[in-house]
Amino acid sequence: MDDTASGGAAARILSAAEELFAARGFAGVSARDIAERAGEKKASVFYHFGSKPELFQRVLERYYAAHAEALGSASAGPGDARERLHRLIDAYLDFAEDHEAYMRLVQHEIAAGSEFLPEVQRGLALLLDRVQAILADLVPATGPLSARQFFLTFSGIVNAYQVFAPALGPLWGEDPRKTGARRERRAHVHWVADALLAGLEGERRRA
Amino acid sequence: MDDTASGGAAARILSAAEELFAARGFAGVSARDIAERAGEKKASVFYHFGSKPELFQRVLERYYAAHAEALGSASAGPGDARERLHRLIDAYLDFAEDHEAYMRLVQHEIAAGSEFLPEVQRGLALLLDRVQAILADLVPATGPLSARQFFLTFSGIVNAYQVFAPALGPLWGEDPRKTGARRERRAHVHWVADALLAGLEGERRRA
DNA sequence: GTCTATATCTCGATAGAC
DNA sequence: GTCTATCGAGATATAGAC
Repeated sequence: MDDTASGGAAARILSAAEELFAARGFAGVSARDIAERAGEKKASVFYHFGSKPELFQRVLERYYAAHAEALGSASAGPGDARERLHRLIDAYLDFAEDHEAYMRLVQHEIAAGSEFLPEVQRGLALLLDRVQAILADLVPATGPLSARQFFLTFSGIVNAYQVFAPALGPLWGEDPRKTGARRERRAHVHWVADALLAGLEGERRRA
Repeated sequence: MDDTASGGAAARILSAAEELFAARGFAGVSARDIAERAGEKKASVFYHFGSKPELFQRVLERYYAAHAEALGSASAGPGDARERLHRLIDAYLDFAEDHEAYMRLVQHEIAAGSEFLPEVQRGLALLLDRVQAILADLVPATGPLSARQFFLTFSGIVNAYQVFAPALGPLWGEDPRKTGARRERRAHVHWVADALLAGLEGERRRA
């Protein structure tokens, strides 16, 4: 059994590393910081995980698994394209709300051109697959209205709120993490999805 | 005259810092790294800029000024809301293409919860202002269709391509920096803008 | 498995010759 | 203004007692 699954020292270190890496990035966190937050000694970090880069990979892997699981069932079920798209959006938003630290971490590492990029790409590839499956009969295979363009657009829309809004602070007015603010954002994203579907419908009628 | 404007040692250091901070964030770059890329000695970095945080602020300020200038004229001119919105989008896309390193840097620092966030917020506040001025008579003042929601949505859409697409690599198929790929993305963003404007038009007719 | 202690390195920053 | 040399702090990582 994986010793990081239960409540031992390794699990506490992994959780602490998760929070700190997400908050300050790979380079901004030291093994001492992680040990302190975990309530362990620094040497214990190296005993359980070998090195700082290895610990970071473990953090990424753990989240990747959670992300894949969250999206797995949401989009595969019954319903037409519109219903499945809205379910996928909700699943993505749910996951983003429950794993804010992860969203920041991924955003951080992608922006940094991280050496751990291959791990991140696996997660994105899965999501692109889902979107392509849903949009397959609504959009052209290539060009400005292809599935990959919409995938990138929706990723940006969801991530922007999760990562940017808290940083906007006074610019945004209210705390973006409050329930009311989240509900408003969710309504916005669903409205956008419907507006784009209506636009695609117009394109199909025209053709 | 500013000694960083011409081609002296200070200018080379500033350019090197710009690239490295954008690639790896503030904490991921050392003064030695910067000096080496600039072809200067480490002591020269401190002589010209005092400290690493001061150098970083200089990098941010330089870009902030360029960003403000780029958006200033684009959205203020004549035309109806649709025309001005498309001009703003083009200006943003132009700037993003010409200053890819800056986009990554801002994204990086926001995701990291940087201590330099106030500087970044000034740039975002300006853009939010522009969007609000353009959308003022098209959208409600509050709620899911308010200007700030669309601002965040469009920021996400533009940033996603600039920051995510290059990281997607093989997932994307072709090099996102090639002219053809950029033209396709630009057409996509303008199409999205028109679809959302059509949706807003529908809302207004319904009310 | 978990500690203390420490080896070794690199960091930001400075002093002082030139 | 630009160099070499170096400081003290804090980093990763390891050795070895328990």
